[in-house]
Amino acid sequence: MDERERRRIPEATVSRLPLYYRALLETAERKTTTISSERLAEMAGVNAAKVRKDLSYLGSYGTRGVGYDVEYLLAQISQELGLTERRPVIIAGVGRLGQALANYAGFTARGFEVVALLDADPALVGERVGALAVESMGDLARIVRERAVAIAIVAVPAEAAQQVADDLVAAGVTAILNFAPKVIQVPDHVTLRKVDLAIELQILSFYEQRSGPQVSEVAAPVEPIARPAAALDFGEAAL
Amino acid sequence: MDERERRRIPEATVSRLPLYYRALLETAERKTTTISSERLAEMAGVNAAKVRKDLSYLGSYGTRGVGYDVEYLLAQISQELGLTERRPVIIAGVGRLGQALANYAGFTARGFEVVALLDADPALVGERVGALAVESMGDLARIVRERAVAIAIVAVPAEAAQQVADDLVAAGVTAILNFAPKVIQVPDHVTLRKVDLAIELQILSFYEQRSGPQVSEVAAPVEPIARPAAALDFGEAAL
DNA sequence: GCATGTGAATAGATTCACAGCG
DNA sequence: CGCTGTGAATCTATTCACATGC
Repeated sequence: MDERERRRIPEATVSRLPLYYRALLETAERKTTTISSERLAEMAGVNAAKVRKDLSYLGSYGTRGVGYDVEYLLAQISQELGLTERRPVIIAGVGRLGQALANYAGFTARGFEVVALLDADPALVGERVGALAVESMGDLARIVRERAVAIAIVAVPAEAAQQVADDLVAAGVTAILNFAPKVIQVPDHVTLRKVDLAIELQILSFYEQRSGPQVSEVAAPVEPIARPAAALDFGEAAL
Repeated sequence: MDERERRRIPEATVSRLPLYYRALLETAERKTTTISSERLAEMAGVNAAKVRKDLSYLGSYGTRGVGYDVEYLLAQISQELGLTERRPVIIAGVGRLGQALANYAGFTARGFEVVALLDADPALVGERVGALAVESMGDLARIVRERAVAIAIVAVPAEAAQQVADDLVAAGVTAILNFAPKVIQVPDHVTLRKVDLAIELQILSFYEQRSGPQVSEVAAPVEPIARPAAALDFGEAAL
């Protein structure tokens, strides 16, 4: 395979690379030098064919009859994920979620470094959260520039999310991870991903309900009940 | 379409229903009674054809030339998602993330109610977090039974995740949302979803890196650098 | 012999484009 | 006439199954 023409990794594969990465880190810790697609699949919670296909997109660095070299594969994947050096990240919004994220050990362990916490609330500015002091949103542009930040986490209330995203983009951020329960728009050159905690629960709820209450009180065949008082409330308040 | 044979909603559709739900709640608040697929698509951040196809799986309750009745659609979707009544949820692991989740207003606003916080650490048991006191893991089975819990959130460290999941399943939980950065195994009758915060950042990092550093210091064509000291560390510690 | 790598087959999701109906 | 509903076309992802090469 041509060294320069192994680009264009399918989205589904990209979203699994971090899983392999994590599994490989674990494996490396145990001083195991080689791993089969089967074992890797088991650790990552997928199937072996998928692992092989996925890894083949990176350029196929396995050895037939043997498996993959753990260290080498780790290096390849870090390379792809842009984790060969520590990446500075800022967090906008220092509510409860923002604080939890600020202290989340997993980011650091995976090569990300939270280099600033920002909040619009003047009362919060100056407060310490972990090792960092909260800074003002007004200093955003300077901070992004000086600390070479490309990635930002948005953990502000839904109402503020779009404005904050606009500000981040204007400041030069090119990737946003949005935790606010709100769809936000960004220009094409900016990468956006979202995590909505309530949505995850709702999806779970769907499948849970399907599998039928285990205790089986299978009430009357679920009719489209006469419009349950639908809206619960919308104020999103505390992130 | 047959009232009984409109089952089997595609996974991709299920994962978008909560998006529509949110958009519809917003719309309902504005006292708007009707909405087009186009408008709904815009609010949910998808395209109109997708909205129509998705909604058609629920049984097609729109009116041609007009659009969808907001209240009615809301009722249909809550129905599907099992949100017609408040669903009790427990959180296992009261570290920083657990606490943030415990206080997350979005859950309540979407029909979930956190009815217990559990931790294995005796020092934490009895501590108040928001409106709840932390309870002991030892009381898990009783709590699940008495409070009719089907859904649990796992926010414990990676090392403890599998054990906690096993305990939850044994206690009768049938749906788990896992925040621990670890693949966990559950029996078939249990629904599992995962949210891995570091993984989301890694995926973002991949695409960010792709789009090329905006400031373009396009260094030497990225060679598979001589194996960067791959493993950073694995201890996952503080969730 | 054994586990990778990959074409070919299948399944699933998205998009198109227009018929159908209020 | 406008907007839904949906087959058909397309694109993407997964899985199969086996030739390939260490």
